[in-house]
Amino acid sequence: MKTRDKILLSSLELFNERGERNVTTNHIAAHLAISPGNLYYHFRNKSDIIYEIFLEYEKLVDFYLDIPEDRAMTLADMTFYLESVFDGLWSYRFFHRDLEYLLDSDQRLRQDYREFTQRCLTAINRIFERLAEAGIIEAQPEALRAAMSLNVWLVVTNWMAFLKTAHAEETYANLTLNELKQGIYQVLTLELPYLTPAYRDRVLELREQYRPTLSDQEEAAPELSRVASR
Amino acid sequence: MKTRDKILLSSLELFNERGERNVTTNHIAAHLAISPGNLYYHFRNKSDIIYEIFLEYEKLVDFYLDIPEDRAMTLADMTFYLESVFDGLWSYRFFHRDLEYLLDSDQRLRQDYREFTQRCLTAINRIFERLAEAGIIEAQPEALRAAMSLNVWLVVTNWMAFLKTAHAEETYANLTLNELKQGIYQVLTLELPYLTPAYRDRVLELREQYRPTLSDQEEAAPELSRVASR
DNA sequence: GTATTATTAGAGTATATACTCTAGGGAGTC
DNA sequence: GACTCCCTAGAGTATATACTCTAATAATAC
Repeated sequence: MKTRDKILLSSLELFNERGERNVTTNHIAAHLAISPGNLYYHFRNKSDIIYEIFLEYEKLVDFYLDIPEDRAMTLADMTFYLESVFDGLWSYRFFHRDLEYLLDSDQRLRQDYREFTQRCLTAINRIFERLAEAGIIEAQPEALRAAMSLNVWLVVTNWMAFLKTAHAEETYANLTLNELKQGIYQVLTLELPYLTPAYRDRVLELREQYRPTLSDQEEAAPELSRVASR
Repeated sequence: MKTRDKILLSSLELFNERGERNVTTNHIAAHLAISPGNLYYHFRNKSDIIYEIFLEYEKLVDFYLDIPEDRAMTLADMTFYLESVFDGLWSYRFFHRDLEYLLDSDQRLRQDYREFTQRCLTAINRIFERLAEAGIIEAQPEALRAAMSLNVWLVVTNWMAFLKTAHAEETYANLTLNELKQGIYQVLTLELPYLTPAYRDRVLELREQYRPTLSDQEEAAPELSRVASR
């Protein structure tokens, strides 16, 4: 593998593990057992590394959220979107942690991320539209659908931060992908009131599969899971 | 005013304006025109300053979310809770920005914030319960109410970060309290499906007052101030 | 082969940051 | 005056951090 790619890979790994703020370019170089000079031969600065990682993230999510228009949407499609989005969040989880600082430090990133958010919101909106066409949820006025899409986005992008704060002693690294995917339970909660009678039970069943389990949560926030599973 | 209090006040101001990461203890001292030595006479370190500011924040929100149990809850009560919570978020807005780093750096804060989150979730849950008792929303099973409360929390605590990313050129400091309060529109969107027929129109009307408008992006929304000073 | 280009090492630097240390001022008390 | 206590100034420090510079080595082209 090219040194350049190794730098990107190691950076992502270290950022995810320790948080961007706690990872210096010297750390990255040391982790790869290369010199700082070598690192700076491939990247002008730390921001450039982060920006390239963002481009990968963007590409991944854009790929996941590509919506086929040639056939009716299914529950399986919806599940795929949800799973994929949380997979993406997991793989690039450092990103949302220091989002505001990163955007303040890099104008390109700021602009790109803004457009990325817009595309995601549009995609969520379109998914709701297609779910309505497929008879899975009731059709809603555009204004409501837009507000609902935004709420989905807010829940999805904040779920990880919430999980982290719900943990007591463990650090950032102690989250698991499975815990993260319990965010799907929260997203499906948003959809519940709009489900058609024909699909309501099936979605409820699907939702149950993501319900925070005792064993997962007990270490983290015992009193929460008791409430949530009552 | 005591130097100690001035330090807390200036720190909060600078943190809110520039972000905690961009504000050093030397900046704070310089801003107050006192010596670093003086600052460190009053606080052992930067973490201690942040922790004390958090205690103020916690106190404020706990005060706002105290729920009277001696009378039925009203729409005015709900409006008050929403307005208050966003006021609190605004006044201590630096906090959620660097939340994960702050919690990683200070065990006390981590523990306290975790309990604080739990109290907030319990309060939101109780508000839903009381709204149902008052006939404003339909009663829901406890499990659903818990999931809904969590979604409210996620939307509320992530709304500001979203607004920041939605802005194109402006920096952190360019947010306004009025824009922030459009988050109320999003929270009320969550409640919509559960409203009783008797209250549905009134809540819809209330919600309209917080709807994001085009003019809001450039100037403060005049109609919001009326609600704010109920 | 030689010339050129791409890559790498590693020492080094300017700046920033959190924090320390010593000396002393001012106010109250005896 | 002298003593005490609280507060303050300001120079200073150890460490970290992002990044640079030079020289050498490997790869490729001719």
